[in-house]
Amino acid sequence: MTKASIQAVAKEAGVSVSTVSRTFAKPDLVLPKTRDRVLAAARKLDFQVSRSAAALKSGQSFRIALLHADTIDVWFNANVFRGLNSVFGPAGYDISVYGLSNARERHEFFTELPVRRNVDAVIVCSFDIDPDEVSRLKDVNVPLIGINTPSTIGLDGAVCIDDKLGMHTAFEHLISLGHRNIAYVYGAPDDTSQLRFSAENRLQGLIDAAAAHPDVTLEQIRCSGHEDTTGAALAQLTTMSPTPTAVCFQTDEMAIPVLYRLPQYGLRVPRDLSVIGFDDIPFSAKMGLTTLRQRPNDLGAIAARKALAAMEGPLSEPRFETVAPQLMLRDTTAIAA
Amino acid sequence: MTKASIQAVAKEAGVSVSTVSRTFAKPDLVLPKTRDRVLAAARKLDFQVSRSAAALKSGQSFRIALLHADTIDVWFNANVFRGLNSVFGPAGYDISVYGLSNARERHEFFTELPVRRNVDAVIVCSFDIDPDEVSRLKDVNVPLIGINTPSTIGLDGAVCIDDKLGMHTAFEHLISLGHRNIAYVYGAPDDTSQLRFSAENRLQGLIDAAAAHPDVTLEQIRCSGHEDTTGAALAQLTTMSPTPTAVCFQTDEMAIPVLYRLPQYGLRVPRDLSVIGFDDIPFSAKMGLTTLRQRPNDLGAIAARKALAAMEGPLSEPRFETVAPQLMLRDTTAIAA
DNA sequence: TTGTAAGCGTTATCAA
DNA sequence: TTGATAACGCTTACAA
Repeated sequence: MTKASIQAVAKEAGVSVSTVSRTFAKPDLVLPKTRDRVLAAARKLDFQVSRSAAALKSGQSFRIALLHADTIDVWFNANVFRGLNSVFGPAGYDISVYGLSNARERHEFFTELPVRRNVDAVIVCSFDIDPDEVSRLKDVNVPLIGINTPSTIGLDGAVCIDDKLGMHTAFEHLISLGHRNIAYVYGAPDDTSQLRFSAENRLQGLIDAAAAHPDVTLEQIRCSGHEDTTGAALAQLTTMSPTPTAVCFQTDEMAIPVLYRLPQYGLRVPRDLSVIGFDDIPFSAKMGLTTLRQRPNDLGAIAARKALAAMEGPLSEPRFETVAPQLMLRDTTAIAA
Repeated sequence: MTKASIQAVAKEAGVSVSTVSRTFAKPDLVLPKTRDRVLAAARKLDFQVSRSAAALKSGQSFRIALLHADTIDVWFNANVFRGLNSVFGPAGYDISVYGLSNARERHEFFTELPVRRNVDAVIVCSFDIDPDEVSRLKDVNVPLIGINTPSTIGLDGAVCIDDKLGMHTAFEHLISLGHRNIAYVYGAPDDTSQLRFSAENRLQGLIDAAAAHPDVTLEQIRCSGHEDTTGAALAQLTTMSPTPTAVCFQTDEMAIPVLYRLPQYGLRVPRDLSVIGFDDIPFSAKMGLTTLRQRPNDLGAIAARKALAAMEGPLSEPRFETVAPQLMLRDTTAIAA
């Protein structure tokens, strides 16, 4: 079993090995009739092209590196991975996943650069990668594509969510409902967490939006990565003055536990307090949380397509794309009390 | 850049290519002094072993196949992936992820068997794989390891969570709190969803546990995959008679939205109703949900180690492992009203 | 459109 | 412990 080589298939089909090779690698270069014969022989012998051999000869590795912060199981990363795999998988590429969740791992990765010679493209996901690191990666000499990277400098392509626009949308939505005292809850993750970048951008988006509304107070509730975010947010929300009538959260993940606890503090949502999240994780729909939807799955797929294109030659079409989050109106926002 | 071959390193270090190869593949077969010289040369020339070439020559592929149902971003799958990668990554293996979420994809996979000749092991994750499919996979002739598979027949190794024990634990916990009217909410996913298997097992565990308590009523609330699970569960919970004083959910994911809505129906948790979940997803701790913890991350790591061992030779130690879920006592269970 | 033949960059075998 | 050399199974000029 599993032993049939390309030679055997060639013999079985009565053609040369090159024809067999072409049948799989460049089907359009071989006559349909011949192709069918080869395919039949291949099926009969349980033949599959050895990717190792194909890789060696062709100079490709058929592997893509994905660099990410935090862990791969967090909603954003896992969905990006899914999007990447949905494009790379059918194209014959595997994804090598490198989670760089602390300074040591990160340093190690960038000094060892284990991807050298062994990947055909590098995807940097929601990583506040610095210029030095980018230039190190450029040494690998393969396309470098960003997803939600703070900067696009040095990248061959990138796709980013428009965090600022998202917060602007959230803000205007609340304003239109009559809210004038708005709070923003965000985390201050230490180290290399991907969240740092989005936290800053989203905050800035809100600040910018508020600048156009002098009559609005915008209170920041910053929760350090070490404390109990839910408790800290609740404590501040329920004691600050003026009491906010609406609160934006950096992520749905932060919003949901607070949303759950709010009634225990006598605050009814949305009657006493409007709540708006960011991300639209699966729970948000189930719990009726108004939020800004982003689709990391799509970002991954777009990035994968850019990578594939960049491997063929320089990207011509817009190399850098920005996608707008979509406001999902649900049950947690209402007219200000 | 990125061009240095093993020859160049050999020359630079003043040794033969075989020595360079050994330095990376079997470091202990080369004198430390020589090794250092080679390593220095390699670093200087930015050399990394080409995995494609190593793979071709050695007959390995350095790829592992992961078969899963549903999508890779669901909590369980994503965490299994993380566990697998934490072991396979450092060992030099990449993971090819195959999500088989419907009958067509599944059929296609098992007829094409794209993993043939191209992976060194296959991991089947929480998949109600049937005996035919197992035997098809055996043709690939590499170790076949299961994670939460309904049966271990034909597998070289497996690690499974003890769903029944988990539900038994949940049940006894509720009994000890004085509950006698208990409900169980579970989904009935169609098709190949991984959840089907756990749904059945968990239900059975509960039924078995209840058999020892004739004075206890156990009501099943079955939610089909197509309807609004949260709404259906709430509707039944609030109208059934006798009114349950405690409810077990098949998963935390199902429990949490219901937990959130319960107060709107005038039911206070845990005073009027005790709630217990299964999984211990990150939200559960934040929301104080009593649940049974399983660690898919660990399952993945264990499975990966089994796979690595099985690649060396037949597994000697216990090939099949079962791990017990752990009861996480939090705020949603209390003495029966 | 198809066939011939020369490697791709390692590792494994064997000898030194 | 190290070195010379023959594969590993394909892809790709180039020729037919």
